[in-house]
Amino acid sequence: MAQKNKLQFIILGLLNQQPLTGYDLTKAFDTEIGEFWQAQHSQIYPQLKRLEEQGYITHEITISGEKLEKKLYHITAIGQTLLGSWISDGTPDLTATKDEFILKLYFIQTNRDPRLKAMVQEQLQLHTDKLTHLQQRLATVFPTKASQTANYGHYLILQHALGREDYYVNWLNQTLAALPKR
Amino acid sequence: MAQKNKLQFIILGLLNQQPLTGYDLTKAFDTEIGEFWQAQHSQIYPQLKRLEEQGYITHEITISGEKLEKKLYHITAIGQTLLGSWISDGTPDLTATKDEFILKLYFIQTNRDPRLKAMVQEQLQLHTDKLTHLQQRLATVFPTKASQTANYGHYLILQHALGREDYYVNWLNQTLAALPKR
DNA sequence: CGGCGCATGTAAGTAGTTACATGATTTC
DNA sequence: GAAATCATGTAACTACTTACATGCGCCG
Repeated sequence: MAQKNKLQFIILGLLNQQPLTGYDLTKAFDTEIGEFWQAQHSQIYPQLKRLEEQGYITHEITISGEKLEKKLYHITAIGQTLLGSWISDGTPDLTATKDEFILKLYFIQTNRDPRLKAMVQEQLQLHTDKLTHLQQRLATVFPTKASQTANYGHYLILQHALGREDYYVNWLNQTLAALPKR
Repeated sequence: MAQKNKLQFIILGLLNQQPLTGYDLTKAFDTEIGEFWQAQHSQIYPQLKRLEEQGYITHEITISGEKLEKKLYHITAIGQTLLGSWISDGTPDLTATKDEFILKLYFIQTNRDPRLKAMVQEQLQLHTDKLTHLQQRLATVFPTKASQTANYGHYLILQHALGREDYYVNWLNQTLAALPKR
């Protein structure tokens, strides 16, 4: 068995909230879910086909305008069962963070390496931008206490991502400050 | 062009420190570098072949015992150039963290979901264990101030991983504490 | 001399990215 | 009527995982 196919569960999870087209799902990966998972439409459409063959989803065709056909996918009862068991099953495998910057750092031998400062500064800029972006998203998507409990999981992970980014920025600042002056 | 092949740079980086066999490299992914990158020998051997064809590394054959041949790989001058330019080049793409637990959380609707508590507790256990492991590794590999500056990049990333794990554990504890009592 | 670790490879399959391809609808 | 966006698919390729396959060396 190769790596567990997580994309199928994401699709089931999204369809469990409301029926969507392949295009809608693709967009979801650009916005909402894009913070922590990516997929292109070329991966989504074949996956939808497979899920339907296996009976986890069905589709109905709706017509937009004159003749543009849209496939609106729905989750089935056994699809909901599969989704439920994935969520309930343990998650014993911790993710390896494949961070290219961290990888490069590993090969830096001394704190006098002339490349270090610029490298850290670049990452500081990038992660500060991301932090700002996440702060704005949290404020936009969950403006009130009530909205937080309404979609609790989504709130949790956004807030988690924000905290993680905050740590990263702080660490970069500390690392930069600790570099030798000349 | 598909995703940038980072494995080749890791191999070059390791060979830049000392000549190694494919087997040695494989082991490095189980220990040292395994905190933040994984690769199996089935991926490493073909990559070594390609790097040699392209002239970035060479190998010499050494005999162990009676007739067991070992290929000891060395980095070449152009291999060092390639490694250097990879490190110097910008790293503008932030890694998406594909964390399966976080993914599952996204689909939890309310903070009264009966599965939440057990899910968070399982992760708390796993991440606490990893934190402990990282603390031990940092203490083992870098026991003195002097040892930290000797292999600065390695020290930085271990210390970064430790801080990240520490944040994760704290966040899980807070999340657990914030769950409704009944 | 048996078992574990050293040592190197290939094969088959899944996951994921980039590119190719087509056409309809809406908006300006 | 042009451009952006909606909408769906396939093809080709790279990355990565799991399994298959083989043989030597060392230690007890």
